[in-house]
Amino acid sequence: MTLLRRTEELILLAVLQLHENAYGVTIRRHLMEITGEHFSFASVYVPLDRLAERGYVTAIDGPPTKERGGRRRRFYRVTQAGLTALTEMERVRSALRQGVPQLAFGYPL
Amino acid sequence: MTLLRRTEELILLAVLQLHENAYGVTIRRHLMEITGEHFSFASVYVPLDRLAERGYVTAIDGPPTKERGGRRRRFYRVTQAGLTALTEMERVRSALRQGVPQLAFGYPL
DNA sequence: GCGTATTTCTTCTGTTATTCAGAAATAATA
DNA sequence: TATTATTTCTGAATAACAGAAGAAATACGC
Repeated sequence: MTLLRRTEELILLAVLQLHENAYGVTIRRHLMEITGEHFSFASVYVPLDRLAERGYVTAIDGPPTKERGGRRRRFYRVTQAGLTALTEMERVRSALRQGVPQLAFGYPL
Repeated sequence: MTLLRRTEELILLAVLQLHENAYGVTIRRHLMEITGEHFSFASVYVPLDRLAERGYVTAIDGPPTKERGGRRRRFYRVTQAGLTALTEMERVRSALRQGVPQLAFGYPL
């Protein structure tokens, strides 16, 4: 069970936050809005596939949308294993912050 | 100012925590102990160089050690820019955690 | 109603950057 | 000259990047 990479972690968090509305396009847009950085399509879809392969997310193809354009959306949900992986990352960072005054105050939770 | 990658972030945290004793070998060992995963030499030294180039750490070559063997150690310190980069990563993760009940409790700080 | 335009979303192609594994080189003391 | 601690190097695998192309649905003109 290898540590999550940065992109994988951010994608998991985005999927959780987007709740019922987490699919490739919204995940990518959400990450760009929150980070202020550009994400290519591949930088989202490739890690998503990897997360699905590893069982950190499940993917279900939704029905066609009512709106104009509309290829089917593939919706994602974070699994228990995905949550565990997120927690493990926090555990590691938390351990590395112990006893470091520079990170004690004014450091957002 | 691009987001830190996972390894870069962990290295910055390790350098802070190791305080006066942060050089390649100790940083690598510390990361292995805390994460429980293997880190190759290159996986520590290469990102360290990159962090130095970007001004997130400064490097100073120490004096020869008193012990038997001993090539000089190159000691690292985190700069203000490095701290800012760490804070930015926390800001992003914090923003992505807002309103996500799965991450509200039982989630280590 | 049929064909075509339009829209949304995902997949693919090629390139670059990062990480990995560990051997080799370097620089010090014994 | 042997030994030890540290860093550097080499070659390979993995991940990320940029954006064009493709696929799948609805809407529009006639």
